[in-house]
Amino acid sequence: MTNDVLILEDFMPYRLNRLADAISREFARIYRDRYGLTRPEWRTLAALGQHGTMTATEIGAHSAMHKTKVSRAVAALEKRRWLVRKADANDRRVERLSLTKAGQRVYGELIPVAAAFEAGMLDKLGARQREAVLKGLAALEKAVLRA
Amino acid sequence: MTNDVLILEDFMPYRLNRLADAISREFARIYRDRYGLTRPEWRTLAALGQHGTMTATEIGAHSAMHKTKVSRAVAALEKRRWLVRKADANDRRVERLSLTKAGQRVYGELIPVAAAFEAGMLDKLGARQREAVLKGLAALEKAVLRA
DNA sequence: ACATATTTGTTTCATTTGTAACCATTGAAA
DNA sequence: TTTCAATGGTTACAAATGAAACAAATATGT
Repeated sequence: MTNDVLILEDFMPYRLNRLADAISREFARIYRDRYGLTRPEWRTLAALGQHGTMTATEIGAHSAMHKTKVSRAVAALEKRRWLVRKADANDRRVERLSLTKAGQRVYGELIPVAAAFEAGMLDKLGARQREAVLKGLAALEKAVLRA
Repeated sequence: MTNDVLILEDFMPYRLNRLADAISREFARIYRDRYGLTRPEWRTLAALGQHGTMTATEIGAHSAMHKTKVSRAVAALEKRRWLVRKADANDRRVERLSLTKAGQRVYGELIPVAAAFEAGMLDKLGARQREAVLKGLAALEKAVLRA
């Protein structure tokens, strides 16, 4: 028994997208206003802050970004002197990327901001709801991402 | 006790975004390949299919799109003769938009495809997980979306 | 060793997007 | 009425994006 109308606001892909978009936009406004960062730049900063030294490909894999986005974000951060490139001794195609002191400082400043943002979001939920969100997210990720 | 590292893959905005992006892309490939529709066009089609006749502003509100996206999507669908504009008698700024027969046919064909896509996604989850997803999504929407 | 394929990353080009300016119409205020 | 603000929608322009072509280096197969 196939229906003849789709309730858009009940359609999972739409719901997820709308939600993610609203939340991302809201958070993006913060790092854009404070540091003039774009989303790819923020993600690059976050990836490097978390992992220390990475190649561009690794950044892309770890932050779900197309390689051209990574390339541009890296160039922009380099221009601001928030990251540096070092040649890799073993493989000269690769560049080992890492944050400068300045980059680490910005990253360090953004950590509590990000944490507070997320906490503020979760604080609007009850304990059971929060549990459902985390469980549901994990389940979907397992089912959808690379599954 | 504020931490000094952010685990990006645990950060809710990032997780939601990655998930929504992956799912949306996958579904978008379907209507793009079959009908050459862009996402704004698909959403416009879905909104009109669901509600019958709407103004551009209403479409935007109902499908979470910027008005320029709606404007362009409407123009594209009109060009394909999948929707028509009718002047509003009371307010000449407004145009009452609705699908043509051809548009309705396409919409009708996409319904089961969308339903199957969503079902395929949920079928990968167990009953408890599915429940968690729905509950978590609803909770987040209520907390985040101006609700 | 040599040719070929693959990987890493950048760049070019066309498309998509959002901001802001804009036009036309309607509503509110004086 | 006459002005001014608000609304519905389009368009112009600049920025962001992705696909594909590219250069450089490395890996693989013979």
